[in-house]
Amino acid sequence: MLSGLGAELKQNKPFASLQEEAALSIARTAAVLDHQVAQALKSHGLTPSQYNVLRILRGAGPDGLCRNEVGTRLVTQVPDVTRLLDRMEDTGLISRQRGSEDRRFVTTRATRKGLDLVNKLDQPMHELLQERLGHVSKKSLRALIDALAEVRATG
Amino acid sequence: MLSGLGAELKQNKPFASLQEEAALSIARTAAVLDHQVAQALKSHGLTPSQYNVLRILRGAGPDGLCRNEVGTRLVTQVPDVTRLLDRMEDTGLISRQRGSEDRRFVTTRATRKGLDLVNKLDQPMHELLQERLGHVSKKSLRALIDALAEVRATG
DNA sequence: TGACAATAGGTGTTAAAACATCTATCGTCA
DNA sequence: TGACGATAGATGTTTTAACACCTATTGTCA
Repeated sequence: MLSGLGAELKQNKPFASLQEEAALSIARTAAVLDHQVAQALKSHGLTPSQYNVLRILRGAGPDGLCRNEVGTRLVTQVPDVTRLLDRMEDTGLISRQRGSEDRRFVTTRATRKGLDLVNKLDQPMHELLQERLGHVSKKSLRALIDALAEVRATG
Repeated sequence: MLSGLGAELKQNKPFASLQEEAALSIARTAAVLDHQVAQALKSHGLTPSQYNVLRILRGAGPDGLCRNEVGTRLVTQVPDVTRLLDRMEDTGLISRQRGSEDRRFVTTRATRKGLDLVNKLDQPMHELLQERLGHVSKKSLRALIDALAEVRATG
């Protein structure tokens, strides 16, 4: 098992630097994982971002969150949270309510339907991750998580 | 420096598993890096995928590559290589030529303009990666690359 | 040789991303 | 108190992603 990224991409030349190899490895791995997650969610009519929103709102509880808060908590930022939430409101997964004190705020909450769906997805999503990452040792995962945190720490 | 992903996303609850934390860390880091790369390329009128295509075609040399080959070598797969190449042909970065032997194939090559552009971008992209990843030790980068290869090694 | 599967690529359509701009509401302070 | 900046969110528009389907060319084998 060579498992070299260069071989995967059929590259004939070596990477210009360790940094480049790391950056491409991150991008490649994320794309592969995201695609698989997207496929798994598709049969439930959800995109990864929508699933992320449901998890965020479940975590927020009955108080809900305003649009901006939802946006900043998304693992993958999206530049148009409004319409992301629009679609989810259309499909009945979330509800929105304009604030009465400060009318600028709109509180967003997961509906019963949204909560049921995200709860139902816990098990299959967990299994998917086990399937994809279960063979990687705890030590490697730790090293991976720590190294990625280092990468993001320049921000 | 806590640098915990949970804190970044303002999560109150711990991750359900190490696998989940790893998966979210990968997605988050990739999104951050991709966004920065996209910003850097924007002033040159390129998307990350287009830049990737130019690098692939530069590596392929004067023989070029057919559409499918370009597609499989992309770090981040795109489901519509044809129109990705269409746009690049429109802007004069690549050229396409229907094969004479087997007329099903279309050979794609980087034009002089495309080569000049990708060559010009080597330096700034290298600097960007140094800026973003330069502070991470070689050892961490190695561990990161190896762990990511492990993650992808399930197929 | 001619039907047919396989391969390479293109097209059509819908949904979502990306970016800039706009409206409404609130805080603050001269 | 009322002008003005700041904040929260929505809207308009263009581009791109995503998915299914279609056309053209070639290889194969009855």
